[in-house]
Amino acid sequence: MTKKPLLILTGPTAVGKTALSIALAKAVGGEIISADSMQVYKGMDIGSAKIRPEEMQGVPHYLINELEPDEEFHVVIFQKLARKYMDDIYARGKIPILVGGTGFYIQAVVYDIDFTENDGDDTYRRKLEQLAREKGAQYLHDMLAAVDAPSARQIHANNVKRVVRALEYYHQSGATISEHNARERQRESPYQFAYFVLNEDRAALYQKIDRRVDQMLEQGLLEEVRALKARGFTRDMVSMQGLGYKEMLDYLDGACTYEEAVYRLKRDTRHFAKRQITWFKREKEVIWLSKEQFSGPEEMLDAMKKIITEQKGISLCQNLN
RNA sequence: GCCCAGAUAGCUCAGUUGGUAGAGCAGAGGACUGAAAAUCCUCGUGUCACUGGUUCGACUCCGGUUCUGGGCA
Repeated sequence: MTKKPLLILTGPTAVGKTALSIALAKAVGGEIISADSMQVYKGMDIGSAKIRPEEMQGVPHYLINELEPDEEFHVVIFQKLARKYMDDIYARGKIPILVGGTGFYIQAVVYDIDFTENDGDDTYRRKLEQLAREKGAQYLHDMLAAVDAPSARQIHANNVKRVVRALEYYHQSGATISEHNARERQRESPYQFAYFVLNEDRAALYQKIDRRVDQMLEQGLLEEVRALKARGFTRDMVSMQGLGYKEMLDYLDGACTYEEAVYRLKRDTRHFAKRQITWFKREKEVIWLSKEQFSGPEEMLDAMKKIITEQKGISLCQNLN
Protein backbone atom coordinates (compact mmCIF):
# COMPACT_ATOMS: atom_id res chain seq x y z
CA MET A 1 0.00 0.00 0.00
CA THR A 2 1.35 3.38 -0.94
CA LYS A 3 1.86 6.00 1.70
CA LYS A 4 -0.70 8.74 2.02
CA PRO A 5 0.32 12.28 1.13
CA LEU A 6 0.90 14.88 3.81
CA LEU A 7 2.13 18.42 3.49
CA ILE A 8 3.67 20.45 6.30
CA LEU A 9 4.18 24.19 6.33
CA THR A 10 5.93 25.59 9.36
CA GLY A 11 8.54 28.12 10.43
CA PRO A 12 9.20 30.60 13.21
CA THR A 13 6.44 32.82 14.50
CA ALA A 14 5.60 35.89 12.39
CA VAL A 15 7.44 34.61 9.32
CA GLY A 16 4.26 34.55 7.24
CA LYS A 17 2.96 30.99 7.36
CA THR A 18 -0.72 31.86 7.32
CA ALA A 19 -0.83 33.74 4.04
CA LEU A 20 1.29 31.15 2.28
CA SER A 21 -0.78 28.29 3.67
CA ILE A 22 -3.95 29.54 1.96
CA ALA A 23 -2.17 29.87 -1.37
CA LEU A 24 -0.72 26.40 -0.97
CA ALA A 25 -4.04 24.83 -0.01
CA LYS A 26 -5.72 26.32 -3.05
CA ALA A 27 -2.91 25.28 -5.35
CA VAL A 28 -2.82 21.63 -4.33
CA GLY A 29 -6.39 20.95 -3.23
CA GLY A 30 -5.63 20.81 0.46
CA GLU A 31 -7.33 21.35 3.78
CA ILE A 32 -5.54 22.81 6.76
CA ILE A 33 -4.95 21.29 10.17
CA SER A 34 -3.49 23.79 12.59
CA ALA A 35 -0.41 22.54 14.42
CA ASP A 36 -0.48 25.28 17.00
CA SER A 37 -0.74 24.90 20.75
CA MET A 38 -2.53 28.21 21.30
CA GLN A 39 -4.83 28.70 18.34
CA VAL A 40 -6.97 25.76 19.47
CA TYR A 41 -8.40 27.92 22.21
CA LYS A 42 -11.51 29.99 21.72
CA GLY A 43 -11.29 33.64 22.66
CA MET A 44 -7.54 33.79 22.17
CA ASP A 45 -7.52 35.44 18.77
CA ILE A 46 -5.25 38.46 18.79
CA GLY A 47 -2.46 37.10 20.96
CA SER A 48 -2.20 33.81 19.10
CA ALA A 49 -2.26 35.59 15.70
CA LYS A 50 -5.13 33.34 14.70
CA ILE A 51 -6.33 33.36 11.12
CA ARG A 52 -9.62 35.23 10.69
CA PRO A 53 -12.57 33.49 8.99
CA GLU A 54 -12.51 35.90 6.03
CA GLU A 55 -8.83 35.15 5.45
CA MET A 56 -9.53 31.44 5.03
CA GLN A 57 -11.03 32.00 1.56
CA GLY A 58 -13.14 28.91 1.88
CA VAL A 59 -10.26 26.57 2.76
CA PRO A 60 -11.41 24.29 5.59
CA HIS A 61 -9.44 24.63 8.86
CA TYR A 62 -9.27 22.20 11.76
CA LEU A 63 -8.01 22.43 15.34
CA ILE A 64 -8.69 26.12 15.55
CA ASN A 65 -11.23 27.35 18.14
CA GLU A 66 -11.96 23.86 19.38
CA LEU A 67 -11.40 24.25 23.12
CA GLU A 68 -12.07 26.59 26.00
CA PRO A 69 -8.91 28.04 27.57
CA ASP A 70 -9.32 25.91 30.68
CA GLU A 71 -9.57 22.61 28.82
CA GLU A 72 -6.76 20.11 28.70
CA PHE A 73 -4.66 20.00 25.55
CA HIS A 74 -1.25 18.52 24.75
CA VAL A 75 0.55 16.48 22.09
CA VAL A 76 -1.37 13.30 22.64
CA ILE A 77 -4.74 14.96 22.22
CA PHE A 78 -3.40 16.88 19.26
CA GLN A 79 -2.14 13.72 17.61
CA LYS A 80 -5.42 11.93 18.11
CA LEU A 81 -7.55 14.75 16.73
CA ALA A 82 -5.18 15.47 13.86
CA ARG A 83 -5.33 11.84 12.76
CA LYS A 84 -9.10 11.91 12.85
CA TYR A 85 -9.26 15.02 10.69
CA MET A 86 -6.69 13.61 8.31
CA ASP A 87 -8.82 10.52 7.78
CA ASP A 88 -11.78 12.74 6.97
CA ILE A 89 -9.73 14.75 4.53
CA TYR A 90 -8.40 11.64 2.78
CA ALA A 91 -11.95 10.32 2.55
CA ARG A 92 -12.88 13.50 0.71
CA GLY A 93 -10.02 13.02 -1.69
CA LYS A 94 -8.09 16.02 -0.45
CA ILE A 95 -4.58 16.48 0.89
CA PRO A 96 -4.08 17.42 4.55
CA ILE A 97 -1.71 20.29 5.24
CA LEU A 98 -0.26 20.69 8.72
CA VAL A 99 0.27 24.41 9.30
CA GLY A 100 1.67 25.88 12.48
CA GLY A 101 4.73 26.56 14.56
CA THR A 102 4.59 23.81 17.16
CA GLY A 103 7.35 21.48 15.98
CA PHE A 104 6.68 18.88 18.65
CA TYR A 105 3.10 18.43 17.45
CA ILE A 106 4.19 18.12 13.85
CA GLN A 107 6.73 15.48 14.77
CA ALA A 108 4.12 13.47 16.67
CA VAL A 109 1.98 13.20 13.55
CA VAL A 110 4.61 12.95 10.84
CA TYR A 111 6.55 10.17 12.58
CA ASP A 112 3.49 8.67 14.23
CA ILE A 113 5.14 8.71 17.66
CA ASP A 114 3.72 6.22 20.13
CA PHE A 115 2.23 7.79 23.27
CA THR A 116 -0.10 5.00 24.37
CA GLU A 117 1.80 3.72 27.44
CA ASN A 118 0.26 6.24 29.80
CA ASP A 119 -3.00 5.96 31.71
CA GLY A 120 -3.80 9.63 32.16
CA ASP A 121 -3.73 9.49 35.93
CA ASP A 122 -1.60 12.37 37.14
CA THR A 123 -1.49 11.77 40.89
CA TYR A 124 2.05 10.40 40.71
CA ARG A 125 3.11 13.42 38.69
CA ARG A 126 1.64 15.74 41.33
CA LYS A 127 3.54 13.85 43.98
CA LEU A 128 6.81 14.28 42.09
CA GLU A 129 6.21 17.98 41.60
CA GLN A 130 5.58 18.30 45.31
CA LEU A 131 8.82 16.46 46.03
CA ALA A 132 10.73 18.77 43.72
CA ARG A 133 9.39 21.80 45.55
CA GLU A 134 10.22 20.38 48.98
CA LYS A 135 13.52 18.63 48.41
CA GLY A 136 14.84 20.32 45.31
CA ALA A 137 15.53 19.46 41.70
CA GLN A 138 18.66 17.48 42.53
CA TYR A 139 16.73 15.09 44.77
CA LEU A 140 14.36 14.24 41.93
CA HIS A 141 17.24 13.83 39.52
CA ASP A 142 18.88 11.38 41.91
CA MET A 143 15.65 9.39 41.96
CA LEU A 144 15.77 9.19 38.19
CA ALA A 145 19.44 8.19 38.18
CA ALA A 146 18.54 5.24 40.43
CA VAL A 147 16.03 3.76 37.96
CA ASP A 148 17.09 5.13 34.57
CA ALA A 149 20.73 6.20 34.46
CA PRO A 150 20.84 6.97 30.72
CA SER A 151 17.93 9.40 31.00
CA ALA A 152 19.47 11.00 34.06
CA ARG A 153 22.60 11.62 32.04
CA GLN A 154 20.64 13.15 29.15
CA ILE A 155 18.32 15.34 31.20
CA HIS A 156 19.77 18.21 33.21
CA ALA A 157 18.81 18.18 36.89
CA ASN A 158 17.35 21.68 36.63
CA ASN A 159 14.95 20.61 33.92
CA VAL A 160 12.33 19.46 36.40
CA LYS A 161 9.57 18.97 33.82
CA ARG A 162 11.69 16.51 31.86
CA VAL A 163 12.84 14.68 34.99
CA VAL A 164 9.26 14.38 36.21
CA ARG A 165 8.09 12.99 32.90
CA ALA A 166 10.93 10.44 32.81
CA LEU A 167 10.06 9.25 36.30
CA GLU A 168 6.39 9.15 35.47
CA TYR A 169 7.08 7.12 32.36
CA TYR A 170 9.07 4.60 34.35
CA HIS A 171 6.42 4.45 37.06
CA GLN A 172 3.58 3.80 34.62
CA SER A 173 5.23 1.58 32.04
CA GLY A 174 8.02 -0.14 33.94
CA ALA A 175 10.38 0.71 31.09
CA THR A 176 12.79 3.61 30.70
CA ILE A 177 11.95 6.64 28.64
CA SER A 178 15.48 6.71 27.25
CA GLU A 179 14.79 3.40 25.49
CA HIS A 180 11.40 4.58 24.35
CA ASN A 181 12.87 7.76 22.89
CA ALA A 182 15.66 5.89 21.15
CA ARG A 183 13.10 3.55 19.62
CA GLU A 184 10.73 6.28 18.50
CA ARG A 185 13.62 8.19 16.98
CA GLN A 186 14.14 5.33 14.53
CA ARG A 187 10.60 5.51 13.22
CA GLU A 188 9.96 5.86 9.57
CA SER A 189 7.08 8.10 8.62
CA PRO A 190 3.93 6.33 7.40
CA TYR A 191 3.32 9.28 5.10
CA GLN A 192 4.60 10.50 1.78
CA PHE A 193 5.36 13.93 3.11
CA ALA A 194 6.88 17.27 2.15
CA TYR A 195 8.01 19.22 5.22
CA PHE A 196 8.48 22.91 4.40
CA VAL A 197 10.12 25.32 6.82
CA LEU A 198 9.60 28.95 5.88
CA ASN A 199 12.40 31.17 7.11
CA GLU A 200 13.98 34.54 6.57
CA ASP A 201 16.89 36.68 7.65
CA ARG A 202 17.08 36.77 11.43
CA ALA A 203 17.24 40.55 11.79
CA ALA A 204 14.25 40.98 9.49
CA LEU A 205 12.28 38.37 11.41
CA TYR A 206 13.00 40.06 14.74
CA GLN A 207 11.85 43.38 13.33
CA LYS A 208 8.63 41.81 12.16
CA ILE A 209 8.06 40.29 15.58
CA ASP A 210 8.47 43.65 17.31
CA ARG A 211 6.14 45.27 14.83
CA ARG A 212 3.55 42.51 15.11
CA VAL A 213 3.44 42.84 18.89
CA ASP A 214 2.73 46.55 18.46
CA GLN A 215 -0.05 45.68 16.03
CA MET A 216 -1.56 43.16 18.44
CA LEU A 217 -1.60 45.83 21.12
CA GLU A 218 -3.32 48.25 18.73
CA GLN A 219 -5.88 45.59 17.87
CA GLY A 220 -6.77 45.23 21.53
CA LEU A 221 -4.66 42.45 22.99
CA LEU A 222 -4.96 43.96 26.45
CA GLU A 223 -8.77 43.93 26.23
CA GLU A 224 -8.73 40.34 25.03
CA VAL A 225 -6.67 39.30 28.04
CA ARG A 226 -8.77 41.39 30.40
CA ALA A 227 -11.87 39.56 29.16
CA LEU A 228 -10.22 36.16 29.67
CA LYS A 229 -9.16 37.16 33.16
CA ALA A 230 -12.70 38.29 33.91
CA ARG A 231 -13.94 34.84 32.92
CA GLY A 232 -11.68 33.36 35.57
CA PHE A 233 -8.80 32.05 33.50
CA THR A 234 -5.50 32.20 35.38
CA ARG A 235 -1.77 31.78 34.96
CA ASP A 236 -1.70 28.18 36.08
CA MET A 237 -3.59 27.14 32.94
CA VAL A 238 -1.49 26.10 29.97
CA SER A 239 -3.38 28.46 27.68
CA MET A 240 -2.56 31.45 29.85
CA GLN A 241 1.15 30.67 29.62
CA GLY A 242 1.08 31.59 25.95
CA LEU A 243 3.06 34.58 24.76
CA GLY A 244 1.04 37.75 25.06
CA TYR A 245 -1.24 36.26 27.69
CA LYS A 246 1.17 35.72 30.54
CA GLU A 247 2.76 39.15 30.10
CA MET A 248 -0.55 41.02 29.96
CA LEU A 249 -1.82 39.07 32.95
CA ASP A 250 1.24 40.14 34.90
CA TYR A 251 0.52 43.73 34.03
CA LEU A 252 -3.18 43.42 34.93
CA ASP A 253 -2.22 41.79 38.23
CA GLY A 254 0.08 44.70 38.98
CA ALA A 255 3.22 42.54 38.86
CA CYS A 256 4.92 44.83 36.35
CA THR A 257 4.42 48.04 34.41
CA TYR A 258 2.84 48.13 30.96
CA GLU A 259 6.18 49.06 29.36
CA GLU A 260 7.86 46.16 31.12
CA ALA A 261 5.17 43.75 29.91
CA VAL A 262 5.53 44.90 26.31
CA TYR A 263 9.33 44.72 26.47
CA ARG A 264 9.21 41.16 27.81
CA LEU A 265 6.59 40.08 25.29
CA LYS A 266 8.75 41.22 22.39
CA ARG A 267 11.91 39.76 23.82
CA ASP A 268 10.36 36.40 24.71
CA THR A 269 8.71 36.12 21.31
CA ARG A 270 12.14 36.59 19.70
CA HIS A 271 13.54 33.91 21.96
CA PHE A 272 10.67 31.66 21.00
CA ALA A 273 11.31 32.13 17.28
CA LYS A 274 14.94 31.17 17.85
CA ARG A 275 13.93 28.00 19.69
CA GLN A 276 11.58 27.07 16.87
CA ILE A 277 14.37 27.44 14.34
CA THR A 278 16.63 25.27 16.50
CA TRP A 279 13.95 22.59 16.52
CA PHE A 280 13.55 22.57 12.73
CA LYS A 281 17.30 22.48 12.19
CA ARG A 282 17.42 19.27 14.15
CA GLU A 283 14.42 17.77 12.35
CA LYS A 284 15.48 15.55 9.47
CA GLU A 285 14.05 15.67 5.96
CA VAL A 286 12.94 19.28 6.14
CA ILE A 287 12.92 21.58 3.12
CA TRP A 288 14.04 25.10 4.00
CA LEU A 289 12.40 27.95 2.14
CA SER A 290 14.35 31.14 2.66
CA LYS A 291 12.37 34.16 1.61
CA GLU A 292 15.51 35.78 0.24
CA GLN A 293 15.84 33.01 -2.34
CA PHE A 294 12.62 33.92 -4.11
CA SER A 295 11.45 37.02 -5.92
CA GLY A 296 8.01 36.70 -4.37
CA PRO A 297 5.22 34.42 -3.13
CA GLU A 298 4.34 33.16 -6.61
CA GLU A 299 7.84 31.97 -7.31
CA MET A 300 8.05 30.30 -3.93
CA LEU A 301 4.73 28.57 -4.46
CA ASP A 302 5.85 27.31 -7.87
CA ALA A 303 9.00 25.89 -6.31
CA MET A 304 6.94 24.18 -3.63
CA LYS A 305 4.59 22.62 -6.16
CA LYS A 306 7.53 21.34 -8.11
CA ILE A 307 9.08 19.72 -5.04
CA ILE A 308 5.74 18.20 -4.03
CA THR A 309 4.98 16.64 -7.39
CA GLU A 310 8.37 15.90 -8.92
CA GLN A 311 10.61 15.29 -5.92
CA LYS A 312 8.08 13.80 -3.51
CA GLY A 313 5.87 12.15 -6.12
CA ILE A 314 2.66 13.47 -4.60
CA SER A 315 -0.11 14.02 -7.11
CA LEU A 316 -2.33 17.04 -6.64
CA CYS A 317 -6.06 16.84 -6.33
CA GLN A 318 -8.13 17.31 -9.47
CA ASN A 319 -10.94 19.08 -7.69
CA LEU A 320 -9.13 22.09 -6.29
CA ASN A 321 -10.63 24.38 -3.71
C1' G B 1 31.92 80.69 34.81
C1' C B 2 32.57 77.77 39.49
C1' C B 3 31.79 73.20 42.47
C1' C B 4 30.65 67.95 42.71
C1' A B 5 29.93 63.12 40.49
C1' G B 6 30.63 60.04 36.36
C1' A B 7 33.13 58.22 31.58
C1' U B 8 34.77 50.05 31.78
C1' A B 9 31.44 44.38 26.53
C1' G B 10 25.67 46.36 22.02
C1' C B 11 22.82 48.30 26.97
C1' U B 12 22.77 48.90 32.64
C1' C B 13 26.61 48.68 35.87
C1' A B 14 30.68 45.88 39.48
C1' G B 15 35.87 46.17 40.06
C1' U B 16 38.35 44.70 46.82
C1' U B 17 44.94 47.77 49.90
C1' G B 18 48.14 49.55 42.05
C1' G B 19 49.79 43.07 39.23
C1' U B 20 46.25 44.61 31.87
C1' A B 21 38.78 43.06 34.09
C1' G B 22 33.36 40.57 35.45
C1' A B 23 27.86 40.26 36.43
C1' G B 24 22.80 41.01 34.64
C1' C B 25 20.25 42.02 30.17
C1' A B 26 20.62 41.87 24.84
C1' G B 27 22.75 38.49 21.26
C1' A B 28 24.51 33.45 19.55
C1' G B 29 24.45 28.00 19.77
C1' G B 30 22.06 23.60 21.67
C1' A B 31 18.50 20.01 24.08
C1' C B 32 13.49 18.50 23.81
C1' U B 33 9.25 12.14 22.22
C1' G B 34 2.12 13.36 27.39
C1' A B 35 2.76 21.34 29.95
C1' A B 36 6.39 22.51 23.93
C1' A B 37 4.10 30.03 22.83
C1' A B 38 6.34 25.34 28.06
C1' U B 39 10.96 23.69 30.35
C1' C B 40 16.23 23.48 30.47
C1' C B 41 21.75 23.82 29.15
C1' U B 42 26.28 26.29 27.06
C1' C B 43 28.97 30.76 25.27
C1' G B 44 31.85 37.28 27.81
C1' U B 45 39.08 40.52 24.75
C1' G B 46 36.70 45.01 25.62
C1' U B 47 41.62 51.37 22.41
C1' C B 48 38.86 50.16 30.94
C1' A B 49 37.17 58.52 27.19
C1' C B 50 41.92 60.97 25.67
C1' U B 51 46.68 62.59 27.24
C1' G B 52 51.07 63.46 30.30
C1' G B 53 53.31 61.82 34.98
C1' U B 54 54.63 58.66 39.49
C1' U B 55 55.91 53.30 39.49
C1' C B 56 59.38 47.32 37.82
C1' G B 57 54.07 47.56 36.68
C1' A B 58 48.12 52.03 36.40
C1' C B 59 41.22 50.51 34.97
C1' U B 60 43.05 51.45 39.89
C1' C B 61 47.30 57.10 42.37
C1' C B 62 48.40 62.54 40.59
C1' G B 63 47.92 66.59 36.65
C1' G B 64 45.61 68.29 32.21
C1' U B 65 41.91 67.83 28.05
C1' U B 66 37.08 66.38 26.08
C1' C B 67 32.20 64.76 26.96
C1' U B 68 27.77 63.58 30.15
C1' G B 69 24.71 64.26 34.52
C1' G B 70 23.57 67.26 38.97
C1' G B 71 24.21 71.65 41.90
C1' C B 72 25.63 76.96 42.59
C1' A B 73 25.85 81.59 40.37
